[in-house]
Amino acid sequence: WISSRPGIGKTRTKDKYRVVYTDHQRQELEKEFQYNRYISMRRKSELSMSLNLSERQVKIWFQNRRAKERKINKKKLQHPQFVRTPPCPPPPSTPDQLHLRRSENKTRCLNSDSDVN
DNA sequence: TTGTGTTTTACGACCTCC
DNA sequence: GGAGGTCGTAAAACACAA
Repeated sequence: WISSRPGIGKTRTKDKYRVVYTDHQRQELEKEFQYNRYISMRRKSELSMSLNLSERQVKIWFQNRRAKERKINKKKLQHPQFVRTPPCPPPPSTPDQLHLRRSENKTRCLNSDSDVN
């Protein structure tokens, strides 16, 4: 299968539409995510090397992970009886707020749910 | 087994900031 | 203009009831 979306020159070949990450890769990424919702350039580079992923993959994983969290939070809001105290300060909802976090190690989320060791 | 719903990678469009 | 953010979506992978 080749991407046939109009106006898109890039193609995804059929043999590898997407790869499935190993449990170890997921665990390490998840650990980092619990520690920090937004990965720094340095950590991204370190993780990509240690997990044998590209920096782009690490970046996309974090984007998808945040999307997943937002989705879960949305669900919780629809079912407030299940809501506990939020684990982290609410993620920035606007891009300009996000950019405040851009450079190295801006905000570390050191909350109760993050099992930092 | 299979039909169906959900989750997981990966990308494009669009946005903001420097 | 480039980097990286969100949002929406495609399609593979997975879970699970029937």
